[in-house]
Amino acid sequence: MNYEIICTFALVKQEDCVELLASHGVRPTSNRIIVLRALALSARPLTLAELEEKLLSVDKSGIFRALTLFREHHLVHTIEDGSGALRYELCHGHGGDDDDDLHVHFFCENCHRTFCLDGVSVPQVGVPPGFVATSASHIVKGICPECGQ
Amino acid sequence: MNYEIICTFALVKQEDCVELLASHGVRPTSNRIIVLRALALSARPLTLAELEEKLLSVDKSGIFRALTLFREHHLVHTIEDGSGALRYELCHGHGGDDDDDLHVHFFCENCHRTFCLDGVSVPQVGVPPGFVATSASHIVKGICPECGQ
DNA sequence: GTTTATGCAAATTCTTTGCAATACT
DNA sequence: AGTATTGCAAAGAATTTGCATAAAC
Repeated sequence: MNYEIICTFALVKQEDCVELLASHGVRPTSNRIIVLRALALSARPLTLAELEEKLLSVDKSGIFRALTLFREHHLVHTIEDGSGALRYELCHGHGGDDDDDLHVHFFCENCHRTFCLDGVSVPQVGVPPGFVATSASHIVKGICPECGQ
Repeated sequence: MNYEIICTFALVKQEDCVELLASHGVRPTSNRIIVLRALALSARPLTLAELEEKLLSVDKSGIFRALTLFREHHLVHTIEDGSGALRYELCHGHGGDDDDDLHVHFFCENCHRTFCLDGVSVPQVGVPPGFVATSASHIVKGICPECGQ
């Protein structure tokens, strides 16, 4: 089994970001490229506040509007890990335009960081008749390797 | 498979609530009994705001403090369904004092209600070496039977 | 020149706390 | 009396919006 932990994206180059934005129907403005790159370069999903701290040149509202737009265009999805703030993460886009990514997240109850476990895929569960499932999220909580020594 | 949808608790009677509180080391005050009963009588997990609306006689802060206490004593757990507000639900207490309940929640993207799917249990997923999992939550999103017609 | 995007400030929403008053033992 | 609980008011934290300016097409 592939136990890769870090979500790495090869979107270091600006032109790749531009392309990704355009291909999702988002006009690639300077702020949007900056926000997208920050997400792409991060190993972990980020909160709005964390992005704000990283991107001093872009206003909070601008970051927020970029993220909202990205979400609408299925470029980014959100995770709620219990920290109180929403976390944003690039969709790994398994081809389709599904809302949520199909991997599991791990929230460390000690250091309060959220990891994405790329190697672990979200198990499918059956829902009762009448319910129609479009996406699912699975969050495991516990202690991360660093905090466990 | 048991496809029961509604989480029903037979805690209609005040004395049962008193007993449950006491057995969890929580002094059964009037407010706490009221809050506990409201949760017990609800088919779905409730937000603080929803409880506030139901329980006009108890102040928001009182409800909040009761819920926090319940949570500390593993009487109640919380769910984040993407609605923006935390939802509180009675632990079904499978004997142990585990933090999270072991069933799946369903969030309807149309009516924004959260159901608990008692019949569906949270699948176990393996985590990479070094991670220690203590609990897990699984939320399915989509359309509920009522909204799907 | 019209539409789109941005920054600033502020409104909203949800959660949490300080403190005085009340109830319990 | 002394501790625990509650209500009221307000502080914090995070998200979201209005509006005037600036940029893009």
